[in-house]
This record gives sequence, C-alpha cells and structure tokens, in this order.
Amino acid sequence: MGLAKTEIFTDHQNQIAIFAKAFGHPARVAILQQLFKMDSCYCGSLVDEIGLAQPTISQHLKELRNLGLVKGNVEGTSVCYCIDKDNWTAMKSVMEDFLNQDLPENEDCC
Amino acid sequence: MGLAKTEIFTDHQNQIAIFAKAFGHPARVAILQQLFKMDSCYCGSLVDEIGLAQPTISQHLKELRNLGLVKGNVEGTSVCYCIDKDNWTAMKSVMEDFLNQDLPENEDCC
DNA sequence: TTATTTAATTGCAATATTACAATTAATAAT
DNA sequence: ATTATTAATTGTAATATTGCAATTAAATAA
Repeated sequence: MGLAKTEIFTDHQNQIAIFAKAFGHPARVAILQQLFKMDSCYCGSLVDEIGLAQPTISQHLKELRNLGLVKGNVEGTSVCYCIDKDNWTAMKSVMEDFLNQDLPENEDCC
Repeated sequence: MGLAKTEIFTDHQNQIAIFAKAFGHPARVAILQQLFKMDSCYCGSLVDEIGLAQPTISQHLKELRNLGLVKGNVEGTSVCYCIDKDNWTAMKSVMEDFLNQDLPENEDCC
C-alpha cells in the first residue's frame, strides 16, 4: 500500500528508519556532502553544484530541514544553509549504535 | 517522476543512498536487529516476531539479500537467515565515513 | 502418493517519492 | 514604483514502495 505500518514498530526503530531515509537519495547525500566541505552554502550554489532544478533542490532541503539536520539563514534574497551540528551529532549517535551492533559470536546458520 | 536521477551523482553518493535506503523502513531495521541478537533466525520466526504478513517479510528479506547484507540457508522446508558479516562490515565503513565527515570549523552562516 | 510445512513469487491496490514548470513571496536595486 | 534576484510553494505527471491475498515451489512426513 505504500504506507509503512509504523505503529507496530518501536520509536527507536522508526527513528532509525526516518534518519536513514534522509540519506536514501543521492541528491540529499550530495547536498550534505557539499554543506560539510563548504564555506559558501547558498541554496543557489547547491542548485549549480548538483544538476537538479531549483524546486527539486528546495524540496530536498526542506526534508533535511524538517529533520533538523540542516538549517538555513536568510541573507537578503539568498538563503545560506549549513549543517545543524548538534542535531547531526545526535543523529550520528543513533545511527552508529545501529551500525555497531555486535555481530553474533555463535555459528552462522549460513 | 518518482525516478531518482542517479546518473548525475557519483558512484559513492549512489552507494550511500542505496545502503541508507535499506535502513529506511522500520521493518528492515527490525529484521536486522533481530538477526543481530538471535540464535534462531528462521524466516518464520521473523514473521512471528514482527507483525507483518509472510510475503511482506519475504520481500523485505529479498531486498536485504540483494544488497548482500543478509544471507539465507535452506534447511529442509525452513530458511535460516543471518547477517553477512563481511558485507556488513564493508557497508558500515562506507556509512561511517559519511556520518563522520568533519564538521566545518569556520563560522556557521546560521 | 498424498498431505503438510515453510517460504518465495505473482498480481494488484494504495500510498509515497521524485522531478520540474509555473507561480508566488520576499528582499534588494534602480 | 519598477525591476531583478533568489528561493519557497503549488500543481501535476511519472515512477517507486509497501502490504497482502492467492498461488506456487520445494522439501519433509505420513
């Protein structure tokens, strides 16, 4: 049905899925990488850098903003975007705990 | 269009997005968590543990198998699933590099 | 052989996501 | 006030994802 049954999962499981989904599109990966390495983080330069139309970039930025991973500051007619460091660090901790689960010691069934 | 323009991104960016998408649904998160903590990793117990229909679990398992994160071993009429440790470790390295990008030192624009 | 058990596959309906043209909003410049 | 610039929003088309009933496949048990 295209509709995830989130109610049968724990908040923690849903949390991981929501963050992961943010990275589940290469445009958002590219936006974040650009923000990480950048001094100029204007929305317009992201549009130039990545080859997608302005409304598309704007839409991806909105998702990242809604998650709190990115924040934007209006400067005249431009908007300067950057990583929200505190929220990024918090998200990273959740994701790394998931990635770093201990691999079972016992014999594989496979 | 529902169609990601993967061709305009680097292989690395697409790689991150593909892995992240695997974790972008709570059912797959739950499956993986279960496999991590488990001794019995039969498909049927995943169906019991998680409250989704058998074909739905089977479909999620297929995606994880296609990515190489999980492998299954036929044992009679059952199939025993487990984490593919080598591939998990490789994936983890890619994802952690992404998560651990250095936060810019310079002033935020925000 | 004929059940029985377990899991994969098929087919389909419903919802979500992606992308962009067109438009709007908001500020700055003339 | 008019124009230019930049980015958000709206509307829409196309594709993807999710979920499950029904079926099929494959192995075992009787």
